[in-house]
Amino acid sequence: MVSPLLLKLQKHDQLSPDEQRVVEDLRSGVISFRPNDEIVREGDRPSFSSIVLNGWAGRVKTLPDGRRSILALHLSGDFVDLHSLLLRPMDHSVIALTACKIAKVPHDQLREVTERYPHLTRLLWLDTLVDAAIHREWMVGLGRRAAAAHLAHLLCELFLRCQAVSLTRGMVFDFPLSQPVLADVLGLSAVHVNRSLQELRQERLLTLEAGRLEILDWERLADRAAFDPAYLNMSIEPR
Amino acid sequence: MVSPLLLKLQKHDQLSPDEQRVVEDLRSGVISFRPNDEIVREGDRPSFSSIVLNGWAGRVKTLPDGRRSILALHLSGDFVDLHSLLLRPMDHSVIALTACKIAKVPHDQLREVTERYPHLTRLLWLDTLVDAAIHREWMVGLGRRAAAAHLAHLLCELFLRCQAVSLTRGMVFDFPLSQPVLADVLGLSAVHVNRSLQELRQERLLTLEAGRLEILDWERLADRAAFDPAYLNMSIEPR
DNA sequence: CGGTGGATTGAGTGGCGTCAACCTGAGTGG
DNA sequence: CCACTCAGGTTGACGCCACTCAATCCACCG
Repeated sequence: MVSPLLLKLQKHDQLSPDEQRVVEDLRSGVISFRPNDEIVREGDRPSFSSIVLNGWAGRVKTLPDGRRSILALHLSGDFVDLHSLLLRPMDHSVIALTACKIAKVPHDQLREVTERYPHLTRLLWLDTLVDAAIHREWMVGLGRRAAAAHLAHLLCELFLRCQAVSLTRGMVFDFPLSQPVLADVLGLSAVHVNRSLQELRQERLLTLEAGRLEILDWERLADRAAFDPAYLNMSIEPR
Repeated sequence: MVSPLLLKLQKHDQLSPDEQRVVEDLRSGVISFRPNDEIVREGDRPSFSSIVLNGWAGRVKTLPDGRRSILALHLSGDFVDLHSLLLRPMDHSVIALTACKIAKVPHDQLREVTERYPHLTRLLWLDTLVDAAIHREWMVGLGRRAAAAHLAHLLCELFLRCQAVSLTRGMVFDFPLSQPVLADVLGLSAVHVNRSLQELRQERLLTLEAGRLEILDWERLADRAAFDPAYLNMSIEPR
């Protein structure tokens, strides 16, 4: 089995055989989590970073009154907290949104990479930069998009990200997020997520049932969302 | 004169004399911009990154219908587009919000740093990670905070960031952002920004007139915003 | 078989948007 | 020195998008 991290890094630039070996050797302990388990706690100073092997994880901040925001969604091959290598303490928690397997990479090893492999270091850096680019797109959604357009945009993004790691079959993919979870991603109430979903269904843009999402008309869905995939940086070029 | 970038990096970790020299040598061309000038355009692939020497700059995304979001605010010592070193093309524009001076650092030089100075590289990486942490806090504001609390939170953050670069006098600092600009930061209408400001004034938390902001009661303002400065990572420790 | 979480729907409410008017100060040209 | 313009700040009236509170239904599970 090939390391999911290796696959991920190779989506942005070519790696030398030497670099590939280094990345392969990074793998260490694997841990399983059940839905809603906490993977990393806000305020912690972890000594390793976590990569999702399968399932979905999310980064979460909770306000004193209990309301919460989900700040990022992560699936196969995603580092959920690579930033904890340099940014301390954790400014948010990470939770399992479905059952998921996580690989832990010790910070010692990552630090060693930054000391000896500049190109790999840049690719790891890039991974956190793509996270930030996604954050920015989400901010636009939260601040300036109407509910249904915001939802449509999120679904476009998640489709492409799933496709990049072969989690789609045609225009269909497994979509395990409940409406309350989507609400915390979109900054909406669960009720309004439901109504926005209905809107997209009635416009015959997609179907969603039993955790299975099918996009019926990619063109019109992307148009509805004013979706431009450039921010995902899905191209291979020298970095 | 000391490089603003050097001052900035030294806020997170100590630099060796050798590293300090390298950072000092990074300085290159300085350019002046007037308010609303475009510093970097979305879609560009700049060959240098820009540091604010004085004034305020903002990162901006505009939707097809003309509505816009301001995704980040930057002042003295901030890199506005360090990510463009690895992330291409630019996923947003950068504009001058006030008159400002910008120093341009060629990507060639930055890349050279990543090849030869691992510790400096980590500090540059950290700079982009703090940006991302601020993005996350803003997402919480956009998604889950009421307008006045969101505004209060932003003002708390900007006060601390100004304080860190000696732009405050006691609890007072120059605040050049117009209400329409604040609206695009907060995801509100300009009218509602006005009303939220009045609210904070009436609660005797602050005064704002003639571009001069005074915080009257830091405790209560921070409480109103549920503000916790941890996300700004303002501590010196090994990175 | 009761309990629990999620999806759905309706009714009523409210925070925030839109539109519009008016005022002020700064800049500009005559 | 003054008319004019323009951007920003402020206020009021009104409307709507999204929230809250509920109730119902369903699938799943101990």
